[in-house]
Amino acid sequence: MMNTRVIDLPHHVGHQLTVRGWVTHFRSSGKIHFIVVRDGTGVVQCVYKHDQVQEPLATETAVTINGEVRKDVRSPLGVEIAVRHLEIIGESPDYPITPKEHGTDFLMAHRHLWVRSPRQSAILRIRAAIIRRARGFLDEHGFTVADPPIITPAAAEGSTTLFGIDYFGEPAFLSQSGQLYMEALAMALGKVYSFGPTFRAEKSKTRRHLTEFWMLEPEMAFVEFEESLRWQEQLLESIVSGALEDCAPDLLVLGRDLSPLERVKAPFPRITYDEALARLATLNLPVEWGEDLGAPHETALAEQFDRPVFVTHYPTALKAFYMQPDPHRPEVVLAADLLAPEGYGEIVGGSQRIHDPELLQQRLQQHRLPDVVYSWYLDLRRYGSVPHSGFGMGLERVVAWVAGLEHVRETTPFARTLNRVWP
RNA sequence: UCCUCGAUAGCUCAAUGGUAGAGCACCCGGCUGUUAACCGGGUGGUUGUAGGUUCGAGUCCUACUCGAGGAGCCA
Repeated sequence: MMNTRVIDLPHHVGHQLTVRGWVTHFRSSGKIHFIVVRDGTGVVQCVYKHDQVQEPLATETAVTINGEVRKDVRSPLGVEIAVRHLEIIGESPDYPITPKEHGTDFLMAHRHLWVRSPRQSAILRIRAAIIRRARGFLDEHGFTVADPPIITPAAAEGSTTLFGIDYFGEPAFLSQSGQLYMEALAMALGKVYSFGPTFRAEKSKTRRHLTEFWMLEPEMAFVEFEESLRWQEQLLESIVSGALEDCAPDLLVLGRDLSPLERVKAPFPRITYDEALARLATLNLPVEWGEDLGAPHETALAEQFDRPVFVTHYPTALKAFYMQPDPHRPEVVLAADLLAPEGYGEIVGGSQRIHDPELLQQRLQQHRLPDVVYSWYLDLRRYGSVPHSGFGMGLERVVAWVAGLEHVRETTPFARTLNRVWP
């Protein structure tokens, strides 16, 4: 006898078949019992009459159920199963997560079980769809996936705090960005991207931060700043429309308002840092030229637009050493942050990279970064250097935005935050 | 690192300085169409830790621990 996925049951009305899964609810009114079973694809109610079940089935009991699929207008799925035979595969006494409310700490401590809930499963499917669409878009547009090392000898930008490890007695670090390596790979393969975990040891405690998160980092040879922005907005448009196509039921489970997502079409608006300051001044959030924008500023700016907005041409002094100064205005760089609507903040950061060897060396010195460590990086400018650009997209922030979540910790199966490395 | 808030039953939360309670979970019983099913009964407590004030502290004070939200920094 074949096992059938719950999601496919509506195609099998009138048939006798078997589903395997876990009991999410058990209700009984004496002689008739209702067993709600989840199998990872969907949820179906199974009706069991008379005294075929002697005792209640505990939440999350693993079962095999054989019976007839019947049409029923009372079922959200449209069908239910009239049980002929039920077998308990694994018992589940005292399942800790109840249908009532739980606090964040309790749920995160039981994350290994929490992922079974409909809401968490929906989020993980949306994450999967976003990954699939992002990779699909890049694969179809001539990018080659080429992943940089995770164990690295030094910081990419020298700014953020790294997790140190003992590499056979030598100090090494977990990567906080693969970008410098991606530049090397772009000179080999043209358009490349990496997709993998990234680590930041900063003591950030907000709904937008994880210490371990996944980043998509495309890097493109012969691509200048403007073209890079076009790649970014097309990628995001593709991701969001893909999620709407692939995950409509999951977004419904989450209660996501779809109208802001349906508006995510390229081109995205662009404002310069200077224009951002002018807008912020009218909002009573004044920022001195040369100061960085804080989270409240980003939220206020993003609220003025109905789709993601690029903020470009930041002061050179605020940004990383490798970013290309604007040739017409060297006090600003050809860099952009992409701010998501609805207060989700920066989801992409990118720039054109310096390709001139002298300028790069000079910038390294200004940032007091040792030439020795960056010698291989300088080689990229020594041998056939070309203009090139790239960007990094924070997967969890994009998932949180698309799914409409309060916190990024729900966007990854086992979130690593400042105060949690378990389970 | 800084600011704010919090910690009481397995979970979510109540409790004027005066006998620690409810809902859910769990156990027992009832119910032939339930949908976070419902109805009746029951089990369950070193009130985060250590000190202090008081006749008396879950409640007030001090320190610490842990957690949450935010800032900074970043994706």
